[in-house]
Amino acid sequence: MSNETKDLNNYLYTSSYDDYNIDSQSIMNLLYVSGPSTCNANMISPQIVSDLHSSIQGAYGVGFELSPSSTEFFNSSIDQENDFYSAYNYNISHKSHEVVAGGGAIVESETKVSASPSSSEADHHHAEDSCKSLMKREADDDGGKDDQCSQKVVKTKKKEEKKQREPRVSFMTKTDVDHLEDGYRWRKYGQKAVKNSPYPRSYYRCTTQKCNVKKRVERSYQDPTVVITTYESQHNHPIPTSRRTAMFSGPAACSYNSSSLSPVSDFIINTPRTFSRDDLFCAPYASMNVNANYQQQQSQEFHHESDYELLNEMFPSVFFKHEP
DNA sequence: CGCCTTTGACCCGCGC
DNA sequence: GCGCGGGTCAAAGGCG
Repeated sequence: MSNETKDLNNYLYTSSYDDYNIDSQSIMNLLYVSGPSTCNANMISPQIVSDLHSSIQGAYGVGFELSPSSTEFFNSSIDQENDFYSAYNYNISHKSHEVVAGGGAIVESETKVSASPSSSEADHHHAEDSCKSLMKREADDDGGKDDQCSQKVVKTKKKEEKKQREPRVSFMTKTDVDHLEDGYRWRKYGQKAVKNSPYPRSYYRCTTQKCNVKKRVERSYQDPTVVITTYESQHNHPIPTSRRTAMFSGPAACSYNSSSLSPVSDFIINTPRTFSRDDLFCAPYASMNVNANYQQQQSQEFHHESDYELLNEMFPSVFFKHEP
């Protein structure tokens, strides 16, 4: 990690959204989970965030390319009704090619995560879109009685679908760059002025065919240096190699470790073998709470001695302390 | 020429 | 019913 990278003071907030709208104010109120860490915000933290989210969702991956910024890592979920934020702890252990991010709230609150590893999110989206186009078609078709009837059905269906909104993950990054490069290809399909904000919100869609991932980018009106990025749905394809840095040459998919799901949720993030040093540095360092079995596992689970040495070098000793 | 952004119009849900 | 705000569409234009 370069000094230039460290010098830039970037922040990253993350949250899991059940709510449909971003509430910038709410996001700003996110609990501080981690100690300040200097790492590559635009690069790795969103990756970790995304991976975390994907663990919750079942599969969700976003890789971020390098940009000169550093991050304080925030990670939380949002209670939909009360803007209540609870925090994850980011435990890490190393299982072969996996990083396990285990639950354990730092704050005195239960981690509220709607862990819905739905494999049909894309289908939901498809359904929503097709429903929408259907309605549009019906509207265009100068509807008769049948149309009125079907419209009712469609509306009912749509209401039901609305309850099953695409889960979203959003995070805030302190950066000058509006559109953070994340390795995927996006096409901007809209821009809207945001109420009470001088900064517009941009809407992007993944350009890959049959991929329904969308993302919204807006700058916080409270802190113009903060960019709020919200991802919706999940990629059903790997990151385009042409746009992907060597660092993220592996698959972005994550698996959901249901067997280890605790009340505060455990996650498995599959990481490519090329998982960078900064990657490892950023996430666990953000909130240091160690899996109690970590040290017992580490000697067996690190396939390469250098891995452990590397981590030892990167993480403060406190990170590896035993918990009672 | 393909891909992308821009931007005004449009649709829809929601609150009053 | 109306107005507002969020989200999307699609034509037009820019760029490499």
